[in-house]
Amino acid sequence: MNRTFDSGFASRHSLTRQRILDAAESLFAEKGFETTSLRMITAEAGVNLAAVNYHFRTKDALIDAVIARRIQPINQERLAMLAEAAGKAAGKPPELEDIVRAMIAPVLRFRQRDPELGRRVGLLFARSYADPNEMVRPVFLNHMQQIFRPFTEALRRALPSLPPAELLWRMHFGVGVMAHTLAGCDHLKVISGGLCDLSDVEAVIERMVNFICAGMRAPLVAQSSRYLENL
Amino acid sequence: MNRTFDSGFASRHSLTRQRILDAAESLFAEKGFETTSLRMITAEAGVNLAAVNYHFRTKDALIDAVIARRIQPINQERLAMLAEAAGKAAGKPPELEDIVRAMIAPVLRFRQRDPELGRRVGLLFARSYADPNEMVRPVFLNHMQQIFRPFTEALRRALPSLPPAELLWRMHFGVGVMAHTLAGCDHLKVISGGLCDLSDVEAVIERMVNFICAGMRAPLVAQSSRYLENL
DNA sequence: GTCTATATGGGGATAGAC
DNA sequence: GTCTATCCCCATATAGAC
Repeated sequence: MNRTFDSGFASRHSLTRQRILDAAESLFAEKGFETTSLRMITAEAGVNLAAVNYHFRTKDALIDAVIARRIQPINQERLAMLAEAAGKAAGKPPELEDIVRAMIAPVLRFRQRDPELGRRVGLLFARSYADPNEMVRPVFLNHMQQIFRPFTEALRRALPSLPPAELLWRMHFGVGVMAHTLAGCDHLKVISGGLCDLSDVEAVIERMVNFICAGMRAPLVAQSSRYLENL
Repeated sequence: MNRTFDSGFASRHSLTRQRILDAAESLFAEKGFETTSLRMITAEAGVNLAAVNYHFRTKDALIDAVIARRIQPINQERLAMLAEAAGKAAGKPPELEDIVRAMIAPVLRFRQRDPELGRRVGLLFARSYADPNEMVRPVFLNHMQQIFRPFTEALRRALPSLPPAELLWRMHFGVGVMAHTLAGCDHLKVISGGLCDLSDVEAVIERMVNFICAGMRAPLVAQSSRYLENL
């Protein structure tokens, strides 16, 4: 597994390696990890079947490399935007909208440079979260763990009156909005008759920020006794 | 494929058939459709491998039957709750909270009678939406299509000032909250240190209703020219 | 209706020549 | 680094005895 990240200069910059990563990313996004065979990947990449084994050793290590290549820069940008929001607030709690936007915008703005690539990456992440493969979800969640604490802490400061459990629930709901939008954008376009799509990226980001922040700020409700105990 | 629904009395009530459905449901929910082999299913069910072929003909038809068995009664209950909300409003637009609750509560209340079964069904639906199998998602979305129009119409009446495209986006976000909660409840319990779980079903329903309704009612924002054109 | 045995195909991984 | 050829395993589906 170390080979995935520690491979030497020659192989890391090998053209064959890049072609495999690109083909795998596209097929994984479109058809899922399990359904995509190494034979499909090498055919799409125009390389030999054995090249996968040479460059990545196993299919799992290839999956790992495909996910890491995209999520690492996106998470770095999320943290940079979060730091910017904290700087802008100058000691006060950061603006809620800025925090939520820092989480959402980097993954969606991929589409501005290359809409097709952005769509693929969105689907890739959605699949990484949902895939039944025993390795995929932990790998993905491990990357997410790196940004979980700073975002939780910023939200706690922005919403100080929210009980800790309630904050975590609402964060979970907010992630659901993002994940479902990345996973289901094509379907929404179909059922809306083309009315809703992701072509205007900034508008969609603001829609999501608006929806999520309203949910995060909702007044508490208390309808169950056990509900109160959990707060 | 017709056999799935039209099979005769004897086979529809066969014990073997039930055992296969139960085992398949459990394994599909836990490991996904592609990963689960017919051998795993028949081993778990304590029946012979060939019995699957006899009762369902193909694996795809079995998947179809597993999904349909659970989603049909849940969607019937959703429509019943929606009708009740409309009746309660007596000609006026139904209460937004009642509409959202009608969508969410039936799938979560499965857990009250049998928490394990409820968890399985939630995971099953989440997987049905996300699975790369070419047949699974259309089968699932086809069931959802049956309730899409009445819910859209009720929401339009409850939120008359919302432009049609904005309403569809917000419905999509709301479904994301529900889907992600069903798919990720185990993970949320882990990262929250056990603070958040689905054991108090009614409280979780009210949390979700509260979050989603706040998002649905959020004032419009307009930050992009193309955003305005779409409304 | 239920079993055993098997047909048929595809999967990941590898050995060893170049 | 890249190729051909192949090993070995497991999948779905089916034929045919009981």
